[in-house]
Amino acid sequence: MKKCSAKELKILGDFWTLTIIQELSEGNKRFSELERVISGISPTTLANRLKKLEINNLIKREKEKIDKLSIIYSLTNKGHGILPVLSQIRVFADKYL
Amino acid sequence: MKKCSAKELKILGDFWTLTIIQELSEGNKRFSELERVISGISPTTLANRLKKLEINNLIKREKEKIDKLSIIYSLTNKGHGILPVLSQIRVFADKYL
DNA sequence: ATAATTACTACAGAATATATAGTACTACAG
DNA sequence: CTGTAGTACTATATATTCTGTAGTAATTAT
Repeated sequence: MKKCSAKELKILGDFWTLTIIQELSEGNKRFSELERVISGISPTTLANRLKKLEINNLIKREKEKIDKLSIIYSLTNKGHGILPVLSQIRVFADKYL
Repeated sequence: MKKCSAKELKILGDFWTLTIIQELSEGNKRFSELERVISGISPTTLANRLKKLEINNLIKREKEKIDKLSIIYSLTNKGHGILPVLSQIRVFADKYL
């Protein structure tokens, strides 16, 4: 098997990051929704992770036009590309955990 | 898609862990070999990760009988189960990075 | 006997993560 | 308007984790 580089592995090397991607795969969400749905995450951590995900172009951050306050987060194409990785983790988990 | 639990995601939520598994998938190795082959890892970190991997039953730690000093690390069946996850990361990386 | 190698561990400082509290803004009720 | 509640965060201090460096104890090689 061809090896994954450090840079490649580092994208996934974070628990919250995977959790956020997983949640957004079920539908776009606002900051507060993510806060509610991801139990145990602090606003600081959530904000930091969202920032990194945006920088890496895995998620998109957009203001809703109707409501001046709401900002919705959604997966980019690249972000969707992570989903097969998550389903392989599932396969692993079902078999061994 | 069925979601991965926190416990499941945490197994992979670490860069060095994935790197070690990747190296061991190419053949069993000793501590010093891993140290050489994984550039940038400190002995402290390597020892800690190996310990965690052993506790989680992803790798096996065995004394070689011929040589009283050498200890070889190898993947368990469960450890091999991670490899499809790594190849999905590769697929992602090839496409988007 | 001496040097090198093995598999680590101890310790301290650096980097990172997190909780708590708070800010600035909007929305809506009375 | 005035007050209460909700939004999307940020500031700060602390807690936790990571990492580098040095060193140990036990082989093995010369």
